[in-house]
Amino acid sequence: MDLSCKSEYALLALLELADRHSQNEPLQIRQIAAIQSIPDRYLEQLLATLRRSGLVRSQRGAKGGYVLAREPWKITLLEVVESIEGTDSQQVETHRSAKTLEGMVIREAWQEAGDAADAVLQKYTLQDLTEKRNSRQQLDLMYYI
Amino acid sequence: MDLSCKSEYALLALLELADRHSQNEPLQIRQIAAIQSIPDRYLEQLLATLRRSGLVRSQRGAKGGYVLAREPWKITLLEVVESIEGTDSQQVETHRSAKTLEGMVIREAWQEAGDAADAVLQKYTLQDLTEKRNSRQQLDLMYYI
DNA sequence: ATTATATCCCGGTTCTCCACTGGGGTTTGT
DNA sequence: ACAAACCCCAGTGGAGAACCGGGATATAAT
Repeated sequence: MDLSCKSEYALLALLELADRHSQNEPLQIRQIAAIQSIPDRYLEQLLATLRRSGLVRSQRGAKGGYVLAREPWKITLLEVVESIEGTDSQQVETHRSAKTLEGMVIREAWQEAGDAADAVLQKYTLQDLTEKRNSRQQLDLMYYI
Repeated sequence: MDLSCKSEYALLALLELADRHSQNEPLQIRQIAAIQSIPDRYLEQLLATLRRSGLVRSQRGAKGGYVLAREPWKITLLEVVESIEGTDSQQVETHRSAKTLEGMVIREAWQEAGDAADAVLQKYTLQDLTEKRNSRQQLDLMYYI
């Protein structure tokens, strides 16, 4: 299971949006990029993809930016990665051995493995990650004292 | 979960070796490549990798070829894919956000997803695949009659 | 209205990896 | 000796990832 740079950037940005979701004033690309040290022109493309997938909404013009389109607990990690990584709905015939019996049993095993991974990514939401981060930050403070 | 061409080729070759594992005369690259329609010079590299991982043994010279190093039910799909795909020993700092709290929780989720996928690939052996293929071939014959 | 501020859209660039090819060299059975 | 196989190293073409840049467009504030 590979975590690509794209997906990580997108998730970091979405976590930032999730943090500020209660006050609903938009957050700009530049700010997110600065906070998370992401190249801003690259992040722009990722946010555009997320917008087309309906995960974020954008406000153009001055004082514009991005906000989550849904509540942080209603956005799963699977949705994010499928939006970003492009869930090529047609994976027909990328391999030539799709029709042989051997190819089919192999592909079925991989399908099952992929489904198992997807199940994990589907059970976690943006909210879950922010909560986990917050509780860990709390722990760091305790050790600091 | 992505099934690369490399892993698929390697598995097809290993399934072929598993088929002929009872009679223990080696099978040549050319034969495997011809049966499964794999570019032979490419398959050569993959088999070399599998040999270095200890999954197959090779016999050089005339009448040489490859045989499974272990019984087909003692080789899991996970071993194969880890051998082929390169168990990249250094994944240290491929991402710069490895030390931030957000980066850590994200990476942990991905770790869990990867583990889930690995568990599936580990429970299947070469034997399992050949048996599944054989039973399905049996089924095809029944429908043919 | 004008301007500053943001997103939007299109393209190019560099880099790495995958799939594949080629040229030899080495081992082994006949 | 000789042919049949594996062995090793090196290169190529295409695709995608990770960027960067130049404008066009929409919007809030003046």
